[in-house]
Amino acid sequence: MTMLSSRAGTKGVPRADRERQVLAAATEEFGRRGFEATTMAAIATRVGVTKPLLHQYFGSKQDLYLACLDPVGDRLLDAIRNAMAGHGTGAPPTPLRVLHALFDALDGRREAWFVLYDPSLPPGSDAAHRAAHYRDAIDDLAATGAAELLRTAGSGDPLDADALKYAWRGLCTALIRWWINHPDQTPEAMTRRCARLAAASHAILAADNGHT
Amino acid sequence: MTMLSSRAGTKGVPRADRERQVLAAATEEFGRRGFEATTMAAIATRVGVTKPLLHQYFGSKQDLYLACLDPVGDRLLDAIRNAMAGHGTGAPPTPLRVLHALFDALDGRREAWFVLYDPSLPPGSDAAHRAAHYRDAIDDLAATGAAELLRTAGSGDPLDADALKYAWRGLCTALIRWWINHPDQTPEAMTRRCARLAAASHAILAADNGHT
DNA sequence: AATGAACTTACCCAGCGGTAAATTACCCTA
DNA sequence: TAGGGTAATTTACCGCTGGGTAAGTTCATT
Repeated sequence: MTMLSSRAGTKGVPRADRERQVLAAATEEFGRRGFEATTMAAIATRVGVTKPLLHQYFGSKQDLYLACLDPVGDRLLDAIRNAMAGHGTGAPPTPLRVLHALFDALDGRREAWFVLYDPSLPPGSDAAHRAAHYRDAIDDLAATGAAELLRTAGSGDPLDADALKYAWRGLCTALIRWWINHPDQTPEAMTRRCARLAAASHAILAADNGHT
Repeated sequence: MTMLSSRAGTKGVPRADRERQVLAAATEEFGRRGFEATTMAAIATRVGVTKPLLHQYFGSKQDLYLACLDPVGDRLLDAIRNAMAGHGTGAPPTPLRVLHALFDALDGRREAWFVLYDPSLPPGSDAAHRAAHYRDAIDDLAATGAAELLRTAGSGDPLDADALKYAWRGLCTALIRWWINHPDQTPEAMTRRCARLAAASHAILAADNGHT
């Protein structure tokens, strides 16, 4: 007598495909709303599937997050490393090259940036540690850039370098957030825009301040 | 038989005092962890009190958030307005004056900035609208600054101005976050540091990029 | 003693992470 | 061509946490 409308059973989608769908949806959701605010059911709904399937395929919510984190972290790290390595004469300055690399790496998955920089990860968790690991690796690259920049400017204060690192990261984050709100912009258009903004800022910063 | 250890009853703290304590604790907690991750019980515990008291004094969680938001928003808005108004010759450039004003306004309540810029507010809620209202007011000020800056640089693209607004906000946020991690730094020290960083960045940005 | 202000205990309810068990579809073999 | 195994998926549930409330308990004042 249990013949009625049980929509259970396979839908013919092989596991590998489903996993790709889930990973894409989860990455976007985690990036948009953050780990804590993201619910398993929401991800499942996006894919047209129910909660238990996610758990069966990926384990816990944290496991799913980690599965999203690794590709994103590796991709970004690679992009930045390459951008900082290739500095030929006549090429744009390093910060702009890094921005271009970021926009390229994030094209089609712009929210992925915020998977890495998610403040809502449970403190002390595996997820938080792994995310911090990736962030630290990126920060190390930024730190060499910052130190180099400050050395040429004659400031030896290590705190200055640290603050500059933070500021740079904040800049990138803000630009990416703006990009998410303007979906039609290509990575190249973004890079050119950043170059214009840098040039414009250059003008105002030329005015010196009057106190030590 | 209900004689045992009932720690209920007044502790002699008048309502106005308690409300101030709660507001201070809530502002810090909301700023640190964000609206969603903050729990009523946590705030109550910080004050040495229990959950129902907060509800009795402030109503819902959102109401308490709003009670925190208003003073913070007003204070910041005032600070920025004043900083942008007073530009005498020989004074530091506007961005630096704004930063100094922010550091001053946030001294002793540095996390308050993140009460305004909390991404975890329930979308569509009163709280989200009011916070957006304050952010928009601040953004309007930033927009005039950005437009002025870009006009002198010869770029008429309105999207550039919008992006610059975002970038500036991101910079401020990043610097404040760094400041929170370095509690010993005074507002003046922060301002000087920002001036140094600006000067250093100025150096690298002087290098022009090779493509249109 | 009585009134009211300050405060707590004990509870309800919804939402979410997670699991067990059942259900359906597909494919391979005899 | 029936039937059995297995992969894909659901329904129904548990337990905890967190917002919110009702009702009671203590203290101070008049």
